[in-house]
Amino acid sequence: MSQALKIIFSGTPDFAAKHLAALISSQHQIIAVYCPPDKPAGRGKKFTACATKVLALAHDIIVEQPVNFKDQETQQRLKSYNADVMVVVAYGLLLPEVILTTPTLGCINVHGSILPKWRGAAPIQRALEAGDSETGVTLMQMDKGLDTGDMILITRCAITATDTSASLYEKLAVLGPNTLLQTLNLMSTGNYPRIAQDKDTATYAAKLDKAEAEINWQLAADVLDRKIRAYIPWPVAQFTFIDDQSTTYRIRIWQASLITISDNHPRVGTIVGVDKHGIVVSTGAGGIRLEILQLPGKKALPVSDILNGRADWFKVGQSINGFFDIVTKGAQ
RNA sequence: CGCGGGAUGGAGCAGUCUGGUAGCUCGUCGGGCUCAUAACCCGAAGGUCGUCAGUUCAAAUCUGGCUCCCGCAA
Repeated sequence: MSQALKIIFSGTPDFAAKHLAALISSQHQIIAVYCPPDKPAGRGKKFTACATKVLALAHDIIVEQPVNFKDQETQQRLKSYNADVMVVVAYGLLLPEVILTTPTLGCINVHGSILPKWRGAAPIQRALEAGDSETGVTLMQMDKGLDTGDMILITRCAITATDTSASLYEKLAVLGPNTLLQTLNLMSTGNYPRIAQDKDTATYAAKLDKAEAEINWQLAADVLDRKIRAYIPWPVAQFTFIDDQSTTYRIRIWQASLITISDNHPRVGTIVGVDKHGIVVSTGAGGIRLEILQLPGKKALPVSDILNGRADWFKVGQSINGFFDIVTKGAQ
């Protein structure tokens, strides 16, 4: 059996908390948890503790919430814990080089991709959006670059045709902690692999932007399908609909699927089929069936429910963008 | 007190501005048509209009408080 390590854990959201939970129930010792300062969050702007902090407090673990690691006092305090290793999972704060070398074994990071592919902020989403057949978690020794450190362990995970970023997060939230524990066990023996990343094959996963969520029906259906799945649970693919009163609605797409349609539709973004299963829209190549949609102020609903109240909005031959588009068409 | 949207029979909506006890689509139940049907036709049940209080002869509708939900922002 491997030795118990003294660990400092740092992370923020639920994904990080899953890893912390795994460490807590392991033989290792968590001596402190670092997470960002509480911020006003949610409706009403109440100060809210992050998932990691909540879990740490529930287990009577010391919580540190420095604004950053720039001042010496913070650095000194971290050093005073005399940790063997610092585990970083979705922390959200940059660590100065001096911190990276403070623990005896340095800092290790759990990253949601098979490095060196998809370094950066949104690896899971970008892999899905790009049509990768697999994703995974890479455990790496952190260095001063962005996700450029030497790799210790990689666990792979297939991406299915129905995966969303949310479902992949769930899968990786299981693989990640397992791989983390394996890595720590290896590290505790003092002998563990450190594989340099191949710089030439590295790609970057840019942070998701809200503007990306707007659907462009000119794109091919399979591309749209991947975007839709990649943008769940955020920012969620959406399109603008204008009703007969010229009121505009942002409609979000929570579920869609590819569907074969005949090729003679002159205009992309035209509704070519409507039934209880969904609304079929023509795209730049192929058709896509919208199955679960969300109107502003409402919950996400199956199309069958939406049609009960808005059947006139979605009829075969109309534009998915609403009546405004029909008017334009007629004027041309 | 961060900003905005919402709450109406089991589901999704209309009605609220211009107060006068509620309508549509779907579902459910019964009947009919059909070789048959998730299709069609006929009929029925089902709502103290989120909650509390106020204004009024009269409140789903106007006023104020509260609860919960959705989005923005973080």
